[in-house]
Amino acid sequence: MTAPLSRSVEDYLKTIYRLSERGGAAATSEIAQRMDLAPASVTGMVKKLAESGHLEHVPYHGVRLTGPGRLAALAVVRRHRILETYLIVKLGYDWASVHEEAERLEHAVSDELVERMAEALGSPRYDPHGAPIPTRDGEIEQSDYPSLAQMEVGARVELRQVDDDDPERLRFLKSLGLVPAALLVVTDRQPFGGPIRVKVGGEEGEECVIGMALAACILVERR
Amino acid sequence: MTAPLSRSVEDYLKTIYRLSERGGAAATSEIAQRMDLAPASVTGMVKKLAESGHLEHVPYHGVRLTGPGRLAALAVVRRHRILETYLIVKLGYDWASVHEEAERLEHAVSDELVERMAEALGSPRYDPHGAPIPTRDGEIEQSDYPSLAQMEVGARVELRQVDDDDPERLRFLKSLGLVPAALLVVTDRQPFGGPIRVKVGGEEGEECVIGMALAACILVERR
DNA sequence: GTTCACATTTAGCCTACCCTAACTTTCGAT
DNA sequence: ATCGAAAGTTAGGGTAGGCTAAATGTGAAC
Ligand SMILES: [Mn+2]
Ligand SMILES: [Mn+2]
Ligand SMILES: [Mn+2]
Ligand SMILES: [Mn+2]
Repeated sequence: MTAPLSRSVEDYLKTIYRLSERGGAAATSEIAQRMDLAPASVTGMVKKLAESGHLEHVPYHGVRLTGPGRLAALAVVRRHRILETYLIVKLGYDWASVHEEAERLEHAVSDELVERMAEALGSPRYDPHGAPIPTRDGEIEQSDYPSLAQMEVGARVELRQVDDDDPERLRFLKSLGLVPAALLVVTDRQPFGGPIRVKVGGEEGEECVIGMALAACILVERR
Repeated sequence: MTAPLSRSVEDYLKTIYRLSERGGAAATSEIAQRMDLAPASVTGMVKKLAESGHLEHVPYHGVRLTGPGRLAALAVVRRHRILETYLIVKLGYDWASVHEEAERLEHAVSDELVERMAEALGSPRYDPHGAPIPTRDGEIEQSDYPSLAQMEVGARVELRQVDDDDPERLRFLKSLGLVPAALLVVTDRQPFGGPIRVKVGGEEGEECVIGMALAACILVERR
C-alpha cells in the first residue's frame, strides 16, 4: 500500500534528522550544503515532504520532522549503522571506507536483512565509529558528549565517537589511534583556535597534535 | 568517468542476456513481458542502449547484446548469484524469498563487497538454485541441461538447476525435495502434456506428481 | 500477390528530481 | 526606522524512465 520511500527522500530525512539533533529547525541552506544540492532543489523536496506529512515547513524559517518523519529517518540511520558494523566485523571492511558503501546499501536492504545482520552481530548498540544504533522501534540513546575541542589542558577523557563521513579524516584518526574507547590526556592547547596536543593511550601514550576542526569531530567523556 | 549504470539499465541488460541465452535476438515484447513494462517503454530504452553501445537493435527484429553489453549483464548476474548464496549460507535466508532481496541489492553493492562475499563463501561456482556464477571477468559455464519435462519414463537423473524467480514455486519444489543434487527417477508420464511422476531420492524415494509447466523449470542431468 | 493479425515504433504525456536565474523575505547593522 | 546581504522561494527548464493511443511494419495464411 504505502510505496517505499525513494533513496532521495530517505537521504533528505536522514540529513534533516541529523541537523535537528542539535535542536531547533533545519535550514534549507544547511540541508543543501550537507547533501551537495542547490537550495532551490531542497525547497522543492521540502514542500513534498511537508505534503506527505514527514515534516513541517514554515517558509523562510526551516523545517522540523514530524513523528512519522522522525521514525522514517531513524529507520534509515539504523540500517546505515548496522550495515557499517556488519561490513567491518563480518567482511573485513575498512573502518574508513565503509561509510560510502553503507550510504548506498541503506536504501536497498530490507528490514528482514537488517535484522538478520543485527542478530548475527549480537544486537550491537554502537556502530564502529561510536554512534548509537536506534532500536527497531525508533529509540536512540541521547548521548550529549562534549567534543575534544572543548577540553582544557590536563583533562583525562575516553574517546566516544568520531564523525564518519570523511574517509580521509577517518584514516588519519586511525593512524593516530584515535578510535572509540581510546584514553586521551590533553597536554597542551594553543589559544585562538590553535591546535590541541594530546597523549593517546593514557599518561604513557604517544603524543600528537590535532587541529581545532578535527578536535571538534571527536566526542569524548571525562574520566 | 563512466557513470554507473542505473538500476533500470542493469535490469534491462540482465533480462536481455537471459533471453538471448537460448540463442537469437530478444524481442521487444519478450523483454516487456519479463520486466512487466509496456512494449513502448522497451523500445525507448532499447534505443538508448543501442546508442550507448550495449546492444544492437534492428528495428522490428529485436536486439542482441554487444561485447560490452554482455559483460555488463554478466556482472549483474554475478552480483545477483553471489548475493543469493551469501544471504542463504551466512544469514540463514530462505531459499524461496532470497531472489527478491538480491534483485534489489544487485544494483547497490560495490564490486569490492561482492568479492568479499565471494571470498567468505570460498568462491562458489553455483548459486543455491544451481545456476552457474560468472567469474569476475565475465566467463560463465555453458551448461545445456535438458529439462525434466523432456525425460522419458525410466530415466534416472540428478537435479541440476531450478528457476528462481517465483518464491511460491520454489517453496513448493523444496517441500517435495526437488533441490539441486536430488536424484530422481521418472516412473510415469501422461501423454498430451500431462503430468510426470517421479521418485525423489532414488529408487526408494517418495513419489510425486509434477505438472508439465513445473517440470519445464527443472533442469536435470542423466545418471 | 493480398490481406490482416500481431508486433513494434512513434507521438505525446507524466512524475520524480535535479539545475540556474530571478525574485522575495528576513534580520542584523546602522 | 531603514537598508542591504544572506537566505529562501519561484519560475522555467532538463534528464531519466515510465505510460497510453495511434500509426506502421512484418510475415504467415490464404
Ligand atoms: Mn544514503
Ligand atoms: Mn558510522
Ligand atoms: Mn534487479
Ligand atoms: Mn538464483
